[in-house]
Amino acid sequence: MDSSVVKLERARLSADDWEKAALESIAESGVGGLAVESLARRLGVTKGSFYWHFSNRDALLAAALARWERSDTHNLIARIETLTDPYERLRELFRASSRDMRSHRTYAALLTATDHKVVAPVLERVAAERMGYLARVFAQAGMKGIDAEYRARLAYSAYVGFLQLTLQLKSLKLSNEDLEAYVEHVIGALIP
Amino acid sequence: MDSSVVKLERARLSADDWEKAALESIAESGVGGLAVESLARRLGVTKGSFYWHFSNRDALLAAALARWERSDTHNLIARIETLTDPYERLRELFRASSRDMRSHRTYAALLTATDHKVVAPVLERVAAERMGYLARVFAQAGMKGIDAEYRARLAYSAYVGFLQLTLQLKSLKLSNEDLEAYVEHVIGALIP
DNA sequence: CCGATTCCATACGCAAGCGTATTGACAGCT
DNA sequence: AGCTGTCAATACGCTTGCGTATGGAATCGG
Repeated sequence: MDSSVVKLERARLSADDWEKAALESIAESGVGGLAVESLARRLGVTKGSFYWHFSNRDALLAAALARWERSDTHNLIARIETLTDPYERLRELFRASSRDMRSHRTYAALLTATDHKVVAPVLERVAAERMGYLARVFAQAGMKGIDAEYRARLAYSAYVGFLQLTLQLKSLKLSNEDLEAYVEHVIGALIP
Repeated sequence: MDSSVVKLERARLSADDWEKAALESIAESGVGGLAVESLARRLGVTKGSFYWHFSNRDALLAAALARWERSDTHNLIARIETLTDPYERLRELFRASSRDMRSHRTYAALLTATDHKVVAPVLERVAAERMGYLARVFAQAGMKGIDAEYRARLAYSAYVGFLQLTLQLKSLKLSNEDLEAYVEHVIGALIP
């Protein structure tokens, strides 16, 4: 009878479980809101468990970010590589900015912790990699050398700023139709 | 003899002094780094002084943000209003993004606190006002209705993202020449 | 020159959050 | 069944930062 409730909680936890939960917590309440005792409550244990799996809070944060860095960038690139036409790739990239909100929320949360010494290097790597990829696609689409890099930086900056303005500041959010129209406007403005 | 050192510190402080110091502290170490005891040390007093001028930390933050909201937006608009040609206005706005770093640093720091309940409304107002202004200038430059608004949002997003990427993540910073060239690229891409 | 006001120092109490130490429960192996 | 390693609960100490209480010094109007 009572076992049905208990079954929902895993009997024992792994480091993976903590990392996943940490990413969820970050997406919801930011890096600053990541606290081991609150995470433990969320997982139905106490922090006695946590300190068996990780040496301290920063270690959990680093592990969670490593997991995010691995999966998140991979997913995006994989989806794009199915397209061959560079113009289509660019359009798909831009449209992806308005879908898949879970992933974007996590990224937006991380962007509000650029001053954190564990977070900053990860963000630098991710941004550099993505901008580099974007620049290559712009180059494939016919833009010359440095222009492709500048355009990539512009497009990526617009994406980052969009996350800040739209996801974090709720009064600036766009309706669904407006969002689609906006993305099409951006595509028209930034794709050669 | 020893008076020379003491003279550097003001004899007594006003609420204004605290607000200014708070803004400096925010520019350096973010909203989260704003602590009354550390601010007091910086001003050469103790927190006994602080709690005479303000009821609590949030009150100081609110006052400092109000001061920032007043002065910062005002300065920018005032400088732009001396130009009459809308294209020139846009170019000047974009170029201003790479100057006057003090003001930008403060804004970048505030952008990393979009989840703070005192900060968020201020940022929403400022962003909405500036985007509205931008949209009007784009309209003056010949863009039609909703397109001017979307272009304003795109330009402002690019600005916000630029602040995040270049000011907060130091490995992504551009050299002075690159920065100027980038701004010119953005001008070419976003001004009709 | 003397109250009243303004500004500040000192000394507390308190809550949040991290990390440690110790003990306990449960599983798998032999 | 008993041992061993794995995971977790409890209890504690420590630090940081906020806010309060109270007394003292400085300054200004009269």
